[in-house]
Amino acid sequence: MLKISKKADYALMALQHIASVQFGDVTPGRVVNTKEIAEEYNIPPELLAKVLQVLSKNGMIESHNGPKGGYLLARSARQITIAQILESIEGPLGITDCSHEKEGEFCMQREHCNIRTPLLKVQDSIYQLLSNMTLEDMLGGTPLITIQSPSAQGVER
Amino acid sequence: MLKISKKADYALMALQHIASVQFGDVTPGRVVNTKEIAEEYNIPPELLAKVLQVLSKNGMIESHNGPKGGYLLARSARQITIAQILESIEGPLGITDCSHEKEGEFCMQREHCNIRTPLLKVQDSIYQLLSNMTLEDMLGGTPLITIQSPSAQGVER
DNA sequence: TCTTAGTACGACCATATTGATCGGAGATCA
DNA sequence: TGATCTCCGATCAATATGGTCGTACTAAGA
Repeated sequence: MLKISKKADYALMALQHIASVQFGDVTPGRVVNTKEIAEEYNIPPELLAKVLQVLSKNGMIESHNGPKGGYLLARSARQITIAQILESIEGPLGITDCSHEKEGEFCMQREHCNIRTPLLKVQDSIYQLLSNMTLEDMLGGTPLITIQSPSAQGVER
Repeated sequence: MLKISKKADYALMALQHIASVQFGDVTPGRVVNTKEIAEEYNIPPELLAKVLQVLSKNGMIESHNGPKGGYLLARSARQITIAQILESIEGPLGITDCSHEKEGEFCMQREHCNIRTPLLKVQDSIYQLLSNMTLEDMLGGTPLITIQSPSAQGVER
C-alpha cells in the first residue's frame, strides 16, 4: 500500500545521479544525458526521457540541447525537496480522494463522512516528512548499501 | 500521489461507524450489519461486504451469522491502529517495490540503486505515524463535520 | 423442523492508471 | 550541412482497481 510509481522512482534515482556527478569529486559540473542514466540503472531510456522532461518542465533540472547536451540541476541539491520531486511526477499529494475537492464537488460519502478530518491530519504529517528531506540528504547523509561482501549477502535469507 | 484505495477508505468508515455505535450512548453493544453501513455512507453494499469479510478474517472485527447478525469490534478501539486496518486491506506497507524483497528477487536497479536506504527511512516514518493512531483517535478526538443545516446542504447542487 | 434473513466466499467484468514504446520536429556542435 | 542529441505528442499493453453476481452456509424465529 501507499506505493509510489516507477516513474517517481526513476525520477529520484536520476536526480540523485545528476546531483552526485555535478557536485562529486570526479567530474564536477559535467552534463549528464539520458542514455548514461538509463544504462547505469537499467531504466527503459524512453520512459526515463519522459520523466526527465517533466522534471525539467517543473524547474527541477535544466536541459541543454544538441550534441554534448544533457541535464543539470536547476538549483542546489539542498533546495530540492523529496516532496517537490514526487509532486512533479505524480501530482499533488492526496491520501484520500476528497483531499483537494473544489467547492461544488463532493464524494458520495462526504455528507456523513467521519474520517475526513483525521485523514487530512495524517496526510499533512506525511507531507511535512517529505518536505523536510532534500536531495542533499540522499547524497552524503545516507551511506549507500554495500552488498559487495559475500557475508552480507548470505545474511539476507 | 500516495493515494489509499477506496476499499481502505470504506474500511475506515465502517470501522469508525461500528466503533461509534458499539461504544456510543444510544445503543451500546448493538450489532451492526452491512446494509446499515452501506446505506449510511452510500457505499456499494457488495463491495463493502467484501471489505468487511477481509477485516473479519484479519481479526479486526468479528462476524455474527444469521438474522440479527452483523459485525462487532474484535478488540477495543484503542487497540486497533490505522496501520493495522490499512494493511488488512491493502497488504503490507511498501513505499517502493523493493521494500519487501525476498531472497533471489531483485529489482533491475538494485545493483547500483542509490535511493533505497533513504526511501526505507521515509517508509519507516510513515509506518510509525500510522501505528501511533488508533480507531479511538478517530472517534472522539476529531469533531465530526456537521453540515446538517439546510443552508449547507443546499450548496450541493 | 422449516423458512428466512443474514453473512461467507469466490468468480467475474469494466474501467482507470500505469509502464512502456514509437515517430517526428527542433536545436546544437563539428 | 550532417550527425547527434533533446523535446514533445500520440499510442499501446499490462496491471490494478472498483464494482457486480451467484451460490453456499448459518443461525434465529415461526
